Amino acid sequence: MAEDVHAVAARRLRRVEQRYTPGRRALVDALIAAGRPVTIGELGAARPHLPQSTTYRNLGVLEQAGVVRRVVGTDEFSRYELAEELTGHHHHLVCVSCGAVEDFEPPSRLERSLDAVIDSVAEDTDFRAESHRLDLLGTCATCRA
Amino acid sequence: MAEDVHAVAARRLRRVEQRYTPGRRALVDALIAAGRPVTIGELGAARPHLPQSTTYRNLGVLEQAGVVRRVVGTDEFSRYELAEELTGHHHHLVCVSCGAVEDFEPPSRLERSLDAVIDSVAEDTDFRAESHRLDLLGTCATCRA
DNA sequence: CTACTTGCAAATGCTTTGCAGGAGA
DNA sequence: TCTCCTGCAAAGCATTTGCAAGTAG
Repeated sequence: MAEDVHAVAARRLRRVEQRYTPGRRALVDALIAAGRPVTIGELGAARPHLPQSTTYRNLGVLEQAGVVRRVVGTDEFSRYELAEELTGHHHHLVCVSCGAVEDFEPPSRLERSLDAVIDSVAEDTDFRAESHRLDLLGTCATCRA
Repeated sequence: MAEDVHAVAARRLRRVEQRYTPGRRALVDALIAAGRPVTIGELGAARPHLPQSTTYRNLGVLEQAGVVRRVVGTDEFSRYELAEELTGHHHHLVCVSCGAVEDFEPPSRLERSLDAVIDSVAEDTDFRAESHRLDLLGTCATCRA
């Protein structure tokens, strides 16, 4: 599976005339391993000597290429995860206490409702909705302990 | 309606031992007038001479008191709106191009689905969901023009 | 070789904070 | 009068950028 991701990442980077360097590959590996949106700090923890500016820059490039996606939670830190085309459509559980974010896949019935809502909004307003973002806010097990 | 909001705001501030000063009242008025989440910059535009630090501080106080809520969009600016207890439960249309946010009320059928999902998540995971946040992402009329 | 990448360091810009004067209760 | 609030200025901190050296192709 990881190999597939790397193959897609390499292809998408090439499409925007960027290289799939070891540093960028390591970032993608870290995101695969995490399996949830992680902060820049968490990504850098694996390589403390590496300057964060490079991480920021590479995540920016990967985002442009459509390999990763920026996720906003409730705290002041940006989080990143693999793009949905690579992981499948999903939503997030956001801890309002510590800011941690986990993935979560809602029943397909709900997804159909959401899609229907998008269509109806398109009819009722002059806003053109392309996608949706659904987060459940609450407290994670760690913060409740 | 504005008077009701002010009454509630005053009560909530008193509960946390804070005063409902003219500056804070003006903020609440601006939020009522806006009718959508607005940035600090937009709030300050009405009083250019006022230091933004005061705006930040007062919004912080109002947030603690449960009068306003912080809304995160896709850009780097924080936005604020009146708390849902004052405006009613709703969701947001977020423009991915300019970052503007508008309110939107989904059909009650969808809300029931969302509530059901929250309940099922509570059963399936060790995350305790309290509320949800649904944003439709797309482009606003202005950006499409 | 040529262009993209990286590391380092400095800058940027939103947001927060310290402090002294001013206003509410 | 005592506490909270405001204005001003300076500091914080995540994020961005300039520049020179390194490296992929």
